[in-house]
Amino acid sequence: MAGPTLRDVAKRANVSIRTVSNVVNGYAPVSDELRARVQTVLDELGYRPNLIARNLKQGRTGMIALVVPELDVPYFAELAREIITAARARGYVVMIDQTDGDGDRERELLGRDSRATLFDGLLISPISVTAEELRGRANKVPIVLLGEHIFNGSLPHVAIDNVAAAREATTHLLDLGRRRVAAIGDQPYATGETAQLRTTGYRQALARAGIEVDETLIVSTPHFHRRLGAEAVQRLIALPEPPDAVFCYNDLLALGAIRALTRAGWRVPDDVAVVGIDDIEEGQYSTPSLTTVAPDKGELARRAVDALLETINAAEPSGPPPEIVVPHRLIVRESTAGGQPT
Amino acid sequence: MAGPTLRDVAKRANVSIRTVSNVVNGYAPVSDELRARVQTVLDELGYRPNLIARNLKQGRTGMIALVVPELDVPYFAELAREIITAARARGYVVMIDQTDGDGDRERELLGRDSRATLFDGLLISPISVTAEELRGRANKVPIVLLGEHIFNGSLPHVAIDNVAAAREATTHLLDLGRRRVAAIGDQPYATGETAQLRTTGYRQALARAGIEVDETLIVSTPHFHRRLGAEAVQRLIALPEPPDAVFCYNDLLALGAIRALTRAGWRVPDDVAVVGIDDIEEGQYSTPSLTTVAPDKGELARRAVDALLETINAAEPSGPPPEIVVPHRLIVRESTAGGQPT
DNA sequence: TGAGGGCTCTGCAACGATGCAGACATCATG
DNA sequence: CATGATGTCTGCATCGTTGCAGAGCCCTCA
Repeated sequence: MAGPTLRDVAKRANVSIRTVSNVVNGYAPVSDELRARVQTVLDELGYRPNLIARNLKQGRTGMIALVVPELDVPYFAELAREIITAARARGYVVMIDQTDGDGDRERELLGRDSRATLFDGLLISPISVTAEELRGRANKVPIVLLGEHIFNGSLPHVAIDNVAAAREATTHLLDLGRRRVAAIGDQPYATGETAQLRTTGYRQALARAGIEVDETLIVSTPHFHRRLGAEAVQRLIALPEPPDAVFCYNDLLALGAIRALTRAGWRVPDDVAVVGIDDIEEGQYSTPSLTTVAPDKGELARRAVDALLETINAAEPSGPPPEIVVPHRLIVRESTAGGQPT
Repeated sequence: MAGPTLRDVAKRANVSIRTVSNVVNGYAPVSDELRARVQTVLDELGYRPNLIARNLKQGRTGMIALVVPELDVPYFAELAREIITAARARGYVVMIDQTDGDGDRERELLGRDSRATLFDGLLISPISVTAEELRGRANKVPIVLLGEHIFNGSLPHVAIDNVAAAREATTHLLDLGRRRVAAIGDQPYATGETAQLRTTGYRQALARAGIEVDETLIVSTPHFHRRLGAEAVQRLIALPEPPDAVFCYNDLLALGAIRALTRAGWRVPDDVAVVGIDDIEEGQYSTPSLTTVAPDKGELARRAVDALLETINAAEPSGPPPEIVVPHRLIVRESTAGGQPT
């Protein structure tokens, strides 16, 4: 079962364990002759270092954990991909867990019996746990928050400028001449901070255009899945004065909205223009393809991993935790332009 | 930085390290009084067991690795989700890595310097590494193969019956009265075994219907992404006798195909019916929604994890490695039925 | 009374690796 | 030739935990 250890190799090569270790790691000087002899035995036995033992001795594991609500949500899948890539480039591997948006699950991950001690740090995209809980529970494990919640600055945080992103998306719709722009995805309660920021951006855009907000056009959704986008649109088009454009707080809502509009016989973008946020790949291939605000996911991942590794390597916390803002840009596709394929 | 250890707690509570350990684990009998006293100190210091040390002592980590080509491919994201869930139910956490279909990357994961020793086992969905390589390299790490490649039985393997799945999908198209059924996704080379099985099923269906195979209707693609599905369709509809149905070897190809058909002004399913394999969520919301063959992903994940844990826990290999076949079923949606939304 | 048996609790060794200090041999230098 | 500097190699202690064997102690029962 278990592979050969340094001791096995040392015995067979008639050298000390320490010398074998030196050969394996290339640390201390070893004569070429001896090195060759030890290497031969290493190969013969097929030695592989036991990383658990190494980790115990060195106090770090080279593993970080990524905690997302649902891995099969395209945005998180794409983000996870980038994070794994960024982590690997820095010599780390990534353990992934899902919370299903369950606050208890999130807390459990930080609790006494969790495996948090297996990881050098934690990247978490929290849904319902609050910053205070995070800080209180896990003051030992380095944490970086991902793309959700703007907290009170108690923990490092990486995200796009949600207010600006929402404002730009809404402004784009207004620039098309649309005047009844709906918003789908508000979450007017404690843990819906990202959604609220997007609502703020939406209101800003309307205000700048001198348009009064029609509160009936703002639809709340408890989460951001396709079905809720479809349901929200069905309600909106049943209004006496239906919208001529819809700003959805993420691409899944938008794709659900497009689906419902199409089925109801409304043309997108002719009758209703639709824009989302996230730039998931699916939106490039939907019919019509989806205009969206694209966060720079690669940059987001790199900045997040870098921030986490800094926290890990910093002996003492220095200064306030960074609030990192990642660039985004509007990508116009058929759902608002009716133009060329992309 | 580092949290308190058993030793710290023991010193403070004036008991032996072993007793603290017993309290933490509830192993040996400890008097209620002493237990309470130790527990108090545990809470005071906020003790958390160092899982690395525990793992070293116990020789297992409670972690398994999942290796997929691309995590942002919806099928793999959905599968990963199920695997994480299944693993958690059994007390395991999951590290995920991506190979980007790069055989060298796959081999690297199994090579000397990999972190394979950190994991109790490996679930791998191989693209270009062969079974022989897997077996030779990693005879120490328990491995279960996922959903790709039917090897010569050298390693445990979990997948659907690809021949049957393809046959049923094709037969469904024939039952609609279609006679020129194209196939997109063949991979007539060494590592395209899954694709070849699907081609076999396609041919079987045509043969049973007494239809001769038109080889120009079988389009090969090096991988299974949307873009290639779109490109393949563009070639097919340019044929003198274009197809009236397309069987795509996965849903992404199918969605790309639908997109290209729609843009070219062809109606789906009226002009061309389309069917895929995988049942990714996106296919439920596409326009039109996608008929597909759905593998039971939950079952696939559970069987895979169970098989892996069995391999891990079995002292000696017993009998030939299992070939586990997971059920699948055809789900008819608009892309072949033109019927009700789903 | 004293042997035997439970119940608690403890100390030692070990998992497999690395950090550190030093042993030993060799070599250059004055 | 003595000295110190270098270059190789080794042994011990240690990371934090658990397995194992056994030490006390109290109680029971002949």
